[in-house]
Amino acid sequence: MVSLTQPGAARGKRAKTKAANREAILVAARQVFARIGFDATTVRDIIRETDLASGTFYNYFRSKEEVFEALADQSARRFRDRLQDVREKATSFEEYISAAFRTYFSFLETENAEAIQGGAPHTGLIGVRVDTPEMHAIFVEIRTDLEKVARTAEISLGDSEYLTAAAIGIAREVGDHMLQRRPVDVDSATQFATRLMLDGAKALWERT
Amino acid sequence: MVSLTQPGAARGKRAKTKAANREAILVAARQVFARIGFDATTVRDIIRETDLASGTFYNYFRSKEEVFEALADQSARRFRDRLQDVREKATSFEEYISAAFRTYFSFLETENAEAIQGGAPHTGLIGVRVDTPEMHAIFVEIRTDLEKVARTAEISLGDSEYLTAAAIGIAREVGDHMLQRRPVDVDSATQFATRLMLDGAKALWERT
DNA sequence: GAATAAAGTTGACGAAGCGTCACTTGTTTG
DNA sequence: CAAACAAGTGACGCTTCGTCAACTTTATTC
Repeated sequence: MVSLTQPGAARGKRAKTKAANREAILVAARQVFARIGFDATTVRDIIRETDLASGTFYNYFRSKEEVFEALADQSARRFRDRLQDVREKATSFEEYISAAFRTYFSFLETENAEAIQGGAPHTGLIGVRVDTPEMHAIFVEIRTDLEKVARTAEISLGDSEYLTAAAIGIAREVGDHMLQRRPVDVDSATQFATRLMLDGAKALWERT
Repeated sequence: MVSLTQPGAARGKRAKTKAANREAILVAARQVFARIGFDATTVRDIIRETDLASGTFYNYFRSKEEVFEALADQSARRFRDRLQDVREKATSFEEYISAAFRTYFSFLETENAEAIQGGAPHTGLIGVRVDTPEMHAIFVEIRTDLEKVARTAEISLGDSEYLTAAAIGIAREVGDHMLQRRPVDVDSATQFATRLMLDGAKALWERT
């Protein structure tokens, strides 16, 4: 029998179950976190949702915190992929900023909708930690993008580290508040953040 | 014996030890959190630093998380006090924004310096939760301030909720990065945040 | 100020969760 | 196919948790 090497698919049965088990734990964890909240969840609660034994959990993760980080990393990676498209398509500074904000806000809306329909009254899950490696990678990417786009537009940003931090801060906080409103309006949040970021508060106000 | 009513001082011996015990627990907790980090700390670790018994802890707090929140609330209240001065002294929109940012950044620097000299390599302590009542009070205050200052200046901010959120986001993220730099420079962080907030990124860049 | 009531403290205890490890099961290798 | 290896299993010892009946201290009553 000819066996083509499926890219990404693990080779032996050994490696295959290993990947499957890890995935099973992640799926189970996502469910349990959503159902009863992160704090209330125990390692046993997670493993009970799979057909594995308690000891096996520790072959894959050190603790429920580590599982949570793995889930957060998955999210972050999905976001990075979407950000890549933005990077490739943006032609101007304005366009990049706007598209990046829109991407983040849509992303937030989607992830949040999933968490809600999972029936989670425990909103704590969304609280993304800042100090994870994947988050840091996103920071660096955005900063690099900003610098690159600025160079193309032949402008020199001042402190690109602070500017990146500020953009992320705006996205996070405005994003949180966007999710509280009904209906959730990605467009207006994007417009607000973009305008503020580019032209400052003065562009947002009017003489009365 | 004449006994003058000391304002703020508790009356009977009962109430006095009650306040003292609560304070002792908070002080002990602050020390232990700084020494070994929040996660590693147990309720027993905290109570051991006082001359109280383990059961007594639960007469004052439900958990170490609740102690942490009480500490965070103390911080937040200190910050609110400082913000009050800003509110009273500011005469223009620009001045309020600038002074508020400076207040936050100085505050951060001070609190962080204390945590460091406490010998904490565990930076997690600083991660202030967003959803505490005291934090929400700060949000409302800032929003009210912004609206008031805007009214005085006869301008109409657009979406004051988003604007407040954005300001807080900028403060938080830029603040974090400020603390990473040596030397910590409150002035330049303040200048950056103020400029960005008022005039936007375009004010920060130059044609090359 | 003695007796009584109320409030608060104490530490031992059972419950719950954790992470490990000697053993079993299943897979790969030669 | 047998030996070697990797991974899975769940009972076990340990840590931490939160409670509570007994006790001590403070307040109130007469």
